[in-house]
Amino acid sequence: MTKKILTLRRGATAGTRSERRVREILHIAREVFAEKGFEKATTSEMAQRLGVSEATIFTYFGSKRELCMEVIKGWYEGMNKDLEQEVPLITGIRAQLHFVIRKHLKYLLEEGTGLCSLVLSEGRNIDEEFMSLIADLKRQYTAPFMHALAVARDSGQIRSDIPLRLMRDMVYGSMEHILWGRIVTNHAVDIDLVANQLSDVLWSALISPDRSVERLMQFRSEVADALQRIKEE
Amino acid sequence: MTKKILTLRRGATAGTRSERRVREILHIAREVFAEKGFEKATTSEMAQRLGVSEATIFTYFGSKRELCMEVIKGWYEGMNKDLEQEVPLITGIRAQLHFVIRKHLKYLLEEGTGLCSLVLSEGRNIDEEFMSLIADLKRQYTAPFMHALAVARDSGQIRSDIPLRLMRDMVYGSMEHILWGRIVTNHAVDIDLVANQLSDVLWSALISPDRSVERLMQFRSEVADALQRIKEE
Amino acid sequence: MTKKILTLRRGATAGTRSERRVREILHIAREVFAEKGFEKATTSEMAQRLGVSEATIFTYFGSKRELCMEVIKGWYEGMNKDLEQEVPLITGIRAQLHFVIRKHLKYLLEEGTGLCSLVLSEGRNIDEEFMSLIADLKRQYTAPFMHALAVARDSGQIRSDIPLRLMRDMVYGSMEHILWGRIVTNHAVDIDLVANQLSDVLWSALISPDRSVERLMQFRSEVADALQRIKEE
Amino acid sequence: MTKKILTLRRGATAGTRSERRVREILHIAREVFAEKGFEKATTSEMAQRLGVSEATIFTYFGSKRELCMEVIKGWYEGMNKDLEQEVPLITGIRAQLHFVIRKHLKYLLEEGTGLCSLVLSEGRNIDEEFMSLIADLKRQYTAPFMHALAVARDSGQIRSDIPLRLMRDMVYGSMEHILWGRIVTNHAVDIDLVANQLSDVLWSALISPDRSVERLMQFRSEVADALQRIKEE
DNA sequence: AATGAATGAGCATTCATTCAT
DNA sequence: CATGAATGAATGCTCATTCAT
Repeated sequence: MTKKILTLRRGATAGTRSERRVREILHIAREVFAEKGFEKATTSEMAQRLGVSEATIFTYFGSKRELCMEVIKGWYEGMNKDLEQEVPLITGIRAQLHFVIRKHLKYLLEEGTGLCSLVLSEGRNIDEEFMSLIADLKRQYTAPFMHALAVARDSGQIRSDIPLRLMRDMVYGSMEHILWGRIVTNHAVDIDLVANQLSDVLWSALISPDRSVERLMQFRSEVADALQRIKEE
Repeated sequence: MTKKILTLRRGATAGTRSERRVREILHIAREVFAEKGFEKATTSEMAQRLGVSEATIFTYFGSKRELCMEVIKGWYEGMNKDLEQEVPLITGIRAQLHFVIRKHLKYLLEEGTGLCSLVLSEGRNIDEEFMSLIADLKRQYTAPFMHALAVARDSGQIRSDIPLRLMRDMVYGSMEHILWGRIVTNHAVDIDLVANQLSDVLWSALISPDRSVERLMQFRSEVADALQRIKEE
Repeated sequence: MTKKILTLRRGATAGTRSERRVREILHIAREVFAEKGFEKATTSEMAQRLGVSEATIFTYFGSKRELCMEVIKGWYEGMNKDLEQEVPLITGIRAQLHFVIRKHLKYLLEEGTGLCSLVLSEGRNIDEEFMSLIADLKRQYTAPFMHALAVARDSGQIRSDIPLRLMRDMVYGSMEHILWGRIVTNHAVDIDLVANQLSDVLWSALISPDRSVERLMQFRSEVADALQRIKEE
Repeated sequence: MTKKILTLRRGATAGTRSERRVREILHIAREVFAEKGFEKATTSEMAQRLGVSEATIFTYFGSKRELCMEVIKGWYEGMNKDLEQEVPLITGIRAQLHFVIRKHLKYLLEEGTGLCSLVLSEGRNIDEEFMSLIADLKRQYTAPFMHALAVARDSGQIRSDIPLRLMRDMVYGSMEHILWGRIVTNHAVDIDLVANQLSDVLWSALISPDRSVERLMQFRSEVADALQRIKEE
C-alpha cells in the first residue's frame, strides 16, 4: 500500500521519512487504542500526542479502522517473531507449555489490557473483516504452540482423546480470564508464580491419562494381586 | 410511588403498564447492547425497535449507562437463579463441574456472546462503578461453583496446592475462549460434546495429584524396593 | 380566569379546594423560579416539591409562562398592598423617601435575588406581553412614591428641574445595583445602615438646590455685603 | 500554536483566516446572546447566521459557556479601553462624572441592553466562575471612575461620609434603571439630555454637604444669632 | 380533579474525514 | 508532504405539554 523507498538505514529510526512517520503513528496509535479502546480512542488525541495535525494521520492511513488493524497486526507480529523462533528451540512439551504461558502472560501485562480487550471483544463491534483479521493473527500466534502440541500428541506424550484446539483454548482462555480478574480488581500479578501454577495444573490436564494415573492404577492392582499370590503361597 | 396493582399474571405481559414497559425496554436494550456493544448501541435504535419515542426510554431509565447496568444485572440474575438452586442438589464435584460447564456454555451461546463481551471487556470503557458492578455479579455467579470446589478441596477430592481462583479461571476462561473461537469462525458448537470433553480434561487438572500420580509413583518405587529386597533374600 | 367559588373561609387555608391548590402551586413556583430563574426552573421540580404530578400544574395554569406571570403578579401585589397603605400615612417627603428605600431593600433581600432578576432582565427573554406586564406592575409599585414626589415637588420641597421619573430611577436603580453587587460578592447587607446612607445621599440630590445650597450661598454673600457695610460705617 | 502571520490591517477583516473567524463568531455570538439571553441563545442559530456549520463554532470555542464569557470579556474590554485612557485626561470630578455617565449610557444603548442583562442577572444561572469573571470585569470597568472619586474625596471635593461603593452604585444603578424603563416602554432616550440631568442630580448628591448646605446652615444660624445680639444692643 | 404515560422538538457537543493550499 | 479549516451526521438527554382514563 504505502510506497516503501528504502534508503540508507540510520540507526533505529531508519527508513524513508515516510516510513518513520508510519512507525511513529503506529506507536502512538497503539498507546491510545490500548488506553481507551477502539471507540473512545480519537484520532485527534493521537495527532496531539504526536504533535502533528489530524490530517497527517489520514495521509498515511485511510481510516481509523485501518489504522487500528495495522496496530493489532503489528502487535501480533512482534509477539509472533519471538515465539516462532524460541518455541522450537525448547525441548519437551512440558517446558514448551511453561514457556508459552510465561511469555503470553508477560505480553498481555506489558500492554496493559488495552490491546487485549480490543482483540478479545471489541473487534466484533467494528467489522467482519476486522474480526477475521484478528482470528487469522490469533491462529498464527498460537501456531508454534499448536505444532508443539501435535508433535507431543503423536509421540504419545499427551493425551489424544481431546482435540488440540480444546487444549489450546484451555491454555489461552485460562490466562485471559486470570488477567481480567486481576486487572478488574487491581491486583498485581506475579508472573512467575502464576506461570508455574498454571503450567503445572494444565500439564496435569494434558498428559495422557493412560500414561500416568490409569497405568499406575493398573500397576497397583497388579502388584496387589501379586502380593496376594505370594501370601497365599 | 408507583402503584403496584397486582393482576392475574398472564405470561410475560403481567403487571402494571409501567412494569410491562420496563420489561419491554430491558428486553430490547439487551438485544441492542448484545448486538452492538455499549458504545455503538444507541437509544434511538432501541426506541425505534420498540416503536416508542426516545424520551419514553428516558422516562424509565435515567441514562444509557443505567439502562445497560440494569440489562447486565438482569442477565446475571437469570443465570444465578438456576445455578444457586441446582448446583447444591448435585452430588459429587465431578458431576457439579460437568453441570456448571454445560450450563455456562448454554447461557453464553443463547445470548450471542454480545452481553458476554460487554461484560468481559467493555466495562472498562464506561465507568469504575460499572466495572465493580460487573465484578460483583460475576463473583456472585461463580459463587456456587466456588463453594463446591472448596468443599471438594477440604475433603481431599481435588488438589489443594493450587488456589481455587485459578481453578475457576481455568474453567470459565476455557469456555470463553472456546466460544470466541467458534463464533469468529462461525463454527457451530456441539454443547454436549464440548461439555463432556472439557469437563473431562479439566477434571484431570483438578484431581489431587498427590492422591493419584505422585502417590502411586511413590508406591511404585516402594514396590520396586521391596522386589529388590525379595530378590536379594 | 379560574372560577372562584367562595366558600366558608377556614383559617389561612380558606377557599375552595381548587383555590388552595392554586395557592400552593404559586407558592412553590415562586420558590423555584426565584432559585433557578425562568429557564432553569422546571415544572417537574415544582410538581415534585408539591408531591403532585406535573399534569396537575397544567390543570391550573395554562403554561409555564403563565404560571410565572402569576407568580410575579402575586409578588408585586404583596408589596403594593403594604406600600399603598403605609406611604400616605407618613408625613414629609424626607421620611417617605427613607421608608420606601428601607421597605424596598427588605423586600428584595427577603426573596433572595431570584424574583428580582426575573423581573430585572429575564422577562425580556420570554415575551413582549411578559415585559409589559412587568412594566405595569413596576409602575403600580412605584406609584405611591411617585405620588409623594409629585406632592413634594408642587410644594417646592424638592427640585423641579428634573423629571420625577429620573428621580425614581435614581432611587430604585441605586438599590438594585447595591443589592446585585453585595449578592455577587456574597457580602451581607445591613439594611438599616444602607437605608440611612442611601436616603441621606439621595435626599441631597432631590432637595431644591435653589432652596438650599444656592439660596444659602446667595444669603452668605448678602450677609458678607451687610457686614462690609457695617464695618464701613 | 496558531501561526500569527501579520498582514496589513485592512479594516475589520485583518489577520489570519482563523483570527477573522474568531472575530466573526464573537460578533454574531454577541448579537445572539444580546437578543436572546444565554439560555435561549443557540449555537445553531449563530452558525446559521454565520453561514457555517455548528461544528465550526466549536472548533474555535470549547463550549457555549466559554464563547459567552469571551463575548462579555470583549464587550467590557472595548468599553474599558476608552475609559481608562480618557477619564484621567479630564480635569475635575464634576466633568469626569458627566463624561462617565454619558459614555455609559451610550454603550448600553448601542448594545440593545442585551449584554447588559446578561451581565446583570443571567450570570447567576450559569456558573460560579462566570459570575466572578463578570464581577472582575465590572470592577475593572468602574475602576477609573472609582479612582477619580477617591481623588475627589481626598481633596475634599465630595463628601466623605458615604462609602465610594455606594456612590458608584448610585451612578451606575440609576443609569441601568433608566434604560430599562425606557426600553420596556419603547421610549427613545435623548442621551445628552439624560446625561446632563443625571450628572446634575448626582452631583448634588456627591458634593460635600459640610462644604455646602450644612456649613451654610450653621453659618446662617450664627448670623441670625449675631443679628439678634446686635438688635439687643 | 388528578395523573400516569408518552412524546415532539430541541440542544450542546463530538469526531472521523475531506480538501484546498 | 503537511496541515488548517471546515463539516455532516450523530448522540444522549431534557422538558413543557397533551390526553385518555
